[in-house]
Amino acid sequence: MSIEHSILAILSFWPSTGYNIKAEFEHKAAGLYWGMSYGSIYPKLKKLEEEGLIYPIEEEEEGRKKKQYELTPKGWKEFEKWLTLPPAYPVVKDELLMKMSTWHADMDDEVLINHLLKRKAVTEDLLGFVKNWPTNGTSYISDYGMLSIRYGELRLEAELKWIEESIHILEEKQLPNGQDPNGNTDKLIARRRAAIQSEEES
Amino acid sequence: MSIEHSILAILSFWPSTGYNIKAEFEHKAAGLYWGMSYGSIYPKLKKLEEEGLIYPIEEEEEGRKKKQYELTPKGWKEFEKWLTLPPAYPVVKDELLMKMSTWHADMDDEVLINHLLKRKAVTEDLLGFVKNWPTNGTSYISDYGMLSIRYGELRLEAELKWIEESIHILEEKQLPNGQDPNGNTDKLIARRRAAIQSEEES
DNA sequence: TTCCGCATGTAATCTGTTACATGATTAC
DNA sequence: GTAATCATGTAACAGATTACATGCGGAA
Repeated sequence: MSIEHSILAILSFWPSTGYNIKAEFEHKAAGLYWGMSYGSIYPKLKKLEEEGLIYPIEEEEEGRKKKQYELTPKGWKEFEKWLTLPPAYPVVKDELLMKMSTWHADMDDEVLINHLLKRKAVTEDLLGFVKNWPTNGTSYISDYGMLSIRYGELRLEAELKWIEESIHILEEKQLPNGQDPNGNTDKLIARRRAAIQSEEES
Repeated sequence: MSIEHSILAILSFWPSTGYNIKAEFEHKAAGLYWGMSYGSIYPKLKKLEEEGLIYPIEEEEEGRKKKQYELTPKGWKEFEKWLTLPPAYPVVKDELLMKMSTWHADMDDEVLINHLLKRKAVTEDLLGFVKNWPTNGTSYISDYGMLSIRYGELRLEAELKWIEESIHILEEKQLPNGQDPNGNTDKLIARRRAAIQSEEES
């Protein structure tokens, strides 16, 4: 339901083509908290036009054929209605955290450290982008957009801090003590070893 | 591809039923960075059994019929292979950030503040959970799991800080200045008003 | 006796991506 | 001249959710 509205939101900035909308999520600030592919965009543009929320602006052929879309009055209304609707709490799907939570003593910590280093590289890139973007002199950020950018900054800094902290802990082999009233960690290792052994015997 | 592996990961802790796996994501720490529904879980359990990665433990009928699954040697291997594979950088879809970025001067700031207050309430709940969980005396967290929990703590604290900062800025009407070399903010408001007016005239 | 939590499962549906097809224009 | 970027679009598929159907056991 929200892809449509995100498209309307992008079009509220300025009339855009499908290609352009994709670029907005690929190379620009919007990509920090949303994304979509061509396979979604073009069919949705068609649908939004059919519903009378957007209309194509016929270009006076500057060479390339392209179809820019603009919001209709109905489109503006729908966009703003969406803005006032309470947003859903973001759904997180974080494979690294999932893996880390189920890591165990028979695994090699070096591998986990490597996962963290990869994550660190991307996070640093994004943080650089977020810090540079608002003052690069060319891109558009509204006053409200600055608050979103600030969110990215705080979140990425927190993440970076955690990554560095975690790598240090793993390297020094000074993991904090968990909570294990039923001795599950030991049971896990025992179950695993029993399984591996039963296989080797067969 | 990852739902299967998340199920294997949960089963690595201890043998579980489908209902149990769901509960793990619903009421426990794993829910902070992953989630899934029954409609995914049961068919996947069937599939994993067919592939020989898990097997059912027949319960000595303690009244209720239930089917607990345990990892096979092959299942342990697959799980650990997955652990060593570099995790994808998490995809973020944050409706609040999307809305905030495209908020504009003709909207009511109070509505945006309300969105932030709702977000704050949930974030505070989660933070309370994250802080309480590792010392509640009953739940299981491995030493590695503590690192994940720490991530949640840092991330949620950063988010809370940002929410409070943003509410304050909006209440005092002291938004920072964005970057707008082409006067897009004015153009946006003009396009919008023209659209609304053209409709009223018709 | 009624409701809630435990427990399993499927069918219909939705939502979105990947991969492909096609072609023009621009920069090197 | 050739690689990259601009540009539109579709078909097949993947992935997951919602809603439903079913039923037991324990608590109030």
